Amino acid sequence: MPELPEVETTKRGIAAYAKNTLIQQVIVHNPRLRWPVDLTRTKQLAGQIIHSVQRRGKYLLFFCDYLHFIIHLGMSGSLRMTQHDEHIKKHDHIQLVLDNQQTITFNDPRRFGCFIVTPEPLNHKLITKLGVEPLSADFHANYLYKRLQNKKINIKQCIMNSQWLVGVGNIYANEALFLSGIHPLRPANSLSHSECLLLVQQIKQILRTAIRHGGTTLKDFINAQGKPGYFQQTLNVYGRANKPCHHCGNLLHETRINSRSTVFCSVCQHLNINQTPA
DNA sequence: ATTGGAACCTGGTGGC
DNA sequence: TGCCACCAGGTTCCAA
Repeated sequence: MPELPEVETTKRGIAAYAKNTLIQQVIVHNPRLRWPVDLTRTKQLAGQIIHSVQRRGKYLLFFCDYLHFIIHLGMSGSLRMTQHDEHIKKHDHIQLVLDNQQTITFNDPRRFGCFIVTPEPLNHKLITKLGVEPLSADFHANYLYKRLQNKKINIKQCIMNSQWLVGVGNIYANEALFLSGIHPLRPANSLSHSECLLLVQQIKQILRTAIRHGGTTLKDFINAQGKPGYFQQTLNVYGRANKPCHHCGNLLHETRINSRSTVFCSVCQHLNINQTPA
């Protein structure tokens, strides 16, 4: 489900309720996630104050007194604030009961997400290997251009590589490439510097817009208040295979890149460096 | 070192 | 209706 905008939306929603609250109780309904939840450490979160909620890539970092926790929502996870006496739903895995009558509930049907308690989140191997934040000043045309040199694989896989660039998942990779007029199968080292500049600008733009709209919603993204995002109506290519391109009217093509659905316009998105970006 | 593919799961959808 | 195959927003791990 979640790409960067959805995780950011979740972070803001949860932080508004959870910041500076005391964790009174931790309930683990089902420890089976991507990695088994460490029950002993997780229980030790009780009695600690949540000082801040931060996001790094698609990871949520909760900073408490001395033990902290990392949450990844995987493909289908969500966090929502619930009332203390509310009934749990199917696939509610973990609940953190706060001292303000609110509860943070982690739900994840496919169990690709994770919940990790650690004394040093920023030094955790999942976090240290992450690449630049797309909305930071560190992500610029020079950075991307240098990264792409000597790379023969296609550009789509590159912008989805979290060791280089975090937060761009399948939806926004499709969308950003369309907006940049770059064919997803273009060899990475064939992009010109100006194309890198355009691609960087479009990635930043689409992520900012999606955050402003509260995240995308394809099937079941819900924010911390349990409400869906409203970005899907503005998607140009994702989920629109065989429908007319919003730009030129030709039918959009679909292919698979790394077994991920890839939709593009063969007219507007160019395979050659010589063609002018749309 | 790089790259492609399988694996981890459940749920929804569409075809027969 | 029911059964079955296939697909899904992510990431890790393994083998070539």
